[in-house]
Amino acid sequence: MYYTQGVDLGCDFSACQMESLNLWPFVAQGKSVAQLPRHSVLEAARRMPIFSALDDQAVELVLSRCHTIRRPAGTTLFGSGEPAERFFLILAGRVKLYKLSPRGDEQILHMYGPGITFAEAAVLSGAAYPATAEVVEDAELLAVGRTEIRRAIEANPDLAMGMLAGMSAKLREFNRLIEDLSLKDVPARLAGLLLRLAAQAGTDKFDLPQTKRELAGQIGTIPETLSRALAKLKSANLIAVKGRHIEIRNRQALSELAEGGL
Amino acid sequence: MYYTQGVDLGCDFSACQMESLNLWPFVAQGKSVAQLPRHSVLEAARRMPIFSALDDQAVELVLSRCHTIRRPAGTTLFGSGEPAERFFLILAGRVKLYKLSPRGDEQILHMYGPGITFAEAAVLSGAAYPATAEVVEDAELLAVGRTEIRRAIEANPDLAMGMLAGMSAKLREFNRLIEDLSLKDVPARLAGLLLRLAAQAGTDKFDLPQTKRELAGQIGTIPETLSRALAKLKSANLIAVKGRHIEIRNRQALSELAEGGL
DNA sequence: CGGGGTGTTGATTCCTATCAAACCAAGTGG
DNA sequence: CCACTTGGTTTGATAGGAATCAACACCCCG
Repeated sequence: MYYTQGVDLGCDFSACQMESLNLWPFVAQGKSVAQLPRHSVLEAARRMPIFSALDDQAVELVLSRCHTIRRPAGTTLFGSGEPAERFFLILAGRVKLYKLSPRGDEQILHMYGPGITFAEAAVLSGAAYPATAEVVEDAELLAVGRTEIRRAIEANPDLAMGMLAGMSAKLREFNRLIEDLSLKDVPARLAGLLLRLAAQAGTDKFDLPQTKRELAGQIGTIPETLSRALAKLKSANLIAVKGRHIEIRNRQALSELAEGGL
Repeated sequence: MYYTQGVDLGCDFSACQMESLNLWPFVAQGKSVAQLPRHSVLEAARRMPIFSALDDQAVELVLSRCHTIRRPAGTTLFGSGEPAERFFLILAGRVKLYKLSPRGDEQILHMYGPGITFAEAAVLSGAAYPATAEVVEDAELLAVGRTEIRRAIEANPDLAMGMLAGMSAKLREFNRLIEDLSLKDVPARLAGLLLRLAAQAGTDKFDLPQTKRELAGQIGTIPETLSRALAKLKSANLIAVKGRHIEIRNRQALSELAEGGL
């Protein structure tokens, strides 16, 4: 299995996103986070929507009140029904979330790997953990406490604004993605992506920033299909492609395609 | 056109979600919001993720500092580059967001209708509006100011926690939806939905809460396909269907289907 | 020179949207 | 009480998009 189809969310709210491993090179290298330069943890945290819009200083401020922890397989991080005190970002290892059904059997809800944040909603809303979390592979986690977050925003309301901004931006992005996935075909999604890239680059001639596999992931498809979609746009003379260099030839038509879908 | 395919996001971050009109009965009735009981505006606001996790009292608290405004077609709500002071929830009418390209022509970015919130990210992050917003159909809007939000959370940090919780929950929900859409087929998504409904009901025997069209929307498909998927699950003996009453017969297999996708 | 990763192209299959028709239930109005 | 309508639901036939499988052309690097 090389890769399974699926959207690259570019953020840590996804379950089962094993492929995001490539986004965690230091984990792949087996290094412990503790040995890592501070900025790596910072970068990791930045991948959480809640921190994504904050500047380094602000993230540092919050992180300084948190700690990374290690737990061997078998450890229970928290139990269902306990007051939700802290949420976790998995840096390495795997964690299982489960509930006990009325009949007493274990109902596995999720299996999370590196890059995933879990239990934030429960923590932020001040509720109880709705499930039990157990480490199933020796794990290293960043734990963020409710009181730490609360104190931080109490001391500096702008921090809260920044957090809300980050989540808002992510929400918007997700929203666009959902729309695209549910009502546009691949060429239309590609057209949209190209327009965004062009806007970002500031020119109508630019280079693709990532490998085509990654680009394919961003629009919820696979490299083969992306390749065909590019060929299609090219043959319709909407764009010119040379290697990874793209030139938009007909912005108007490209926009219409991106908007109108099929 | 009766309905176009597309996911019912159940929230107001979606562009082009005309169908959400059915969720705004009072708009369809042509009533002005100003005449409406307070709780309707409240309910409308509650549809914004940022307010979704707050209790009535808290929403009231924030709303009391905001106002609903009416603007005739042609009005410019804000211009690109201006400091982002407030964001808007469209109660009625339509708003166009556009940018002026370097060459001076108008580049339409979005066309928003009732139920849509826009510009929150810019406002919350304290940036400038990235585009210009112009009313194209006489509109009624709920305006939420940056300073109002900020003051509210300054006065009560728990309010910020609640907002973060709401957005967090929405983000998680969206995330699941994206995964589902991109890597599971309709029967698998349906299986997941049924399991969630069962969990919510507390039993394995329950009634479908909405029409099948709405349910179809929730999993990003259309009634016909939903119907076929139900038939498929039924014939595989995973569930029993009678009218809108559902009984889960094989929870185990249903879970596997929901997890494994195809 | 032989891999391994990347990108392209072709054939095939499967899923699902679309179109079309029919059924059922609940009103509605004569 | 019976057409007649209307909306929800189902079923069938069809077509199109895209994933999958497979083969191949590059390119870089050891």
